[in-house]
Amino acid sequence: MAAAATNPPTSPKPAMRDSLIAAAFQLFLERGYEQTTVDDIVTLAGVGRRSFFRYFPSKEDVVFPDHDQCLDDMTRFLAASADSDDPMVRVCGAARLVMRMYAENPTFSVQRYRLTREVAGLRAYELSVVWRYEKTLGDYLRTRWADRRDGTLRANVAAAAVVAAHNHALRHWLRSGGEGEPFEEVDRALEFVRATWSPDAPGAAAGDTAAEEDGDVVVVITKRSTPMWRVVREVESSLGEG
Amino acid sequence: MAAAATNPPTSPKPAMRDSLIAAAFQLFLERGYEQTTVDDIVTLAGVGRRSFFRYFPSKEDVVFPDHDQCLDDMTRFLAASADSDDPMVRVCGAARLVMRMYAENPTFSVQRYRLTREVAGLRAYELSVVWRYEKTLGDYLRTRWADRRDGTLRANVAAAAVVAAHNHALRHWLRSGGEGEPFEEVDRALEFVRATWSPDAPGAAAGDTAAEEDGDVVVVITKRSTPMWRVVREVESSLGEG
DNA sequence: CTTCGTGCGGCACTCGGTGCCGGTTCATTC
DNA sequence: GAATGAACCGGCACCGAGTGCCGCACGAAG
Repeated sequence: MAAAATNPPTSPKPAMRDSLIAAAFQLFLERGYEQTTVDDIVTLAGVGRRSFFRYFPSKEDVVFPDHDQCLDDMTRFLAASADSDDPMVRVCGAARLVMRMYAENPTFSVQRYRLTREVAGLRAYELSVVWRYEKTLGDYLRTRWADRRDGTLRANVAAAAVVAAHNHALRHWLRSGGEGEPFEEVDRALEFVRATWSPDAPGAAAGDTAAEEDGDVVVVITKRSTPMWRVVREVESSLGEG
Repeated sequence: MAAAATNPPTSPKPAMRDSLIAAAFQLFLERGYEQTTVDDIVTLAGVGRRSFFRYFPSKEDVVFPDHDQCLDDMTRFLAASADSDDPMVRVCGAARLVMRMYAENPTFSVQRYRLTREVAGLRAYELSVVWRYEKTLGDYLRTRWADRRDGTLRANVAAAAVVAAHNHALRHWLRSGGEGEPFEEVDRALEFVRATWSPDAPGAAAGDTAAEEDGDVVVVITKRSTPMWRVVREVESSLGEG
């Protein structure tokens, strides 16, 4: 019910890991996080206590099982960046990866959201998770703006702004119970910060976007007012990139 | 050596609390944070183990003894805001309170900075501290921009930007070992984000600022290019506002 | 002198987390 | 087919953070 998004090549046998996650969330939703001990989880999962800490370095980690993978995806996505594209557009696309991960399992994401809202310890742990994303985005912007005046300051502030905008939209979607279009709000929010931090202001087009491949040429048909970076992403995905 | 800034009215007898902080930092600097147990601290301080947790809810809290007070100061500072002043200017002034707290004890701040850089657990705890500041700033901006389009989004993003800019300058100062003028960098960074987020762009004056009181009239003499909010702060302090 | 509130110390206990060891399984190798 | 070795797993024993509870000492008020 609450399995993480793990692809076969990375982990061939995550059976025990998944069963631990399932058992943990079942108990967390029943009695609450703090009222559930690790012994309760391993007993329900039918495994040894020692095995829990083999798969999760701490009790909090079982609540955020998919963020490590997502952070890797983001790192690779940024590493695959070209010098030609707008750094802010790239960073917004990276933030979109996180939203996509949440949107893949709406019920799981909403359950976790309600847990983290109630338990202070989980909220604190979530901050460290978010911080890793922000650091990754900031490192990327820092290298891209290395020659720029106040490059590191701009990078840190812009990364924080992107993360804040993403989380704003994410929480909006989570509060709605995972109904509604996940990317609608996050696109608006990301475009908002992109427009204020991107040096050039492209008056782009959009709304719904459609792309047709033809060799190396990509034809994009879209409505005016679509976020520019969303158009860029459409072109990139059409060219077969991540 | 490492006492927190506690004023007499709030805590008349923080003798044991201060001795615990001193003992803790002495041991932290000698053997490191994780190599020091709470028993070691209370033994050195000559008090009972139970008393430690009376003054500090967790072992991490002894590293950040002054942030509770600073958060209160910030909350009051924002609550004393008038509808007439620019919200972003006010928020930058609030962030400056944090920098001021760090600058009051440079050696202590630098020691703590080196500790938090090495110990992952302290870094995670620091995030929750920073998050409280960001939430406080965000709440203030949210109410000030309640009628504005995308007010909450703007508030969240702007608060994150202010915090990021402040932390950027703060770390810069801490890395320098607490030498140099503390407010020089933070003023530049805060003015940077204020200029991008404040609706109106005041071409203010400054550099060094001097104010003379004369009844209710405040005469400010300053150089061009001084951050506007710094001028505002000067006027406020001249009018006798915390 | 008594009494009551407060602050402190000293248990005893729970629970998260780690190191270590022994057993099982499975694939490799002769 | 049997021996070998690497992984994986379970079961301790142990450490340290954090909590609840009780008893004691001290000082102020009656």
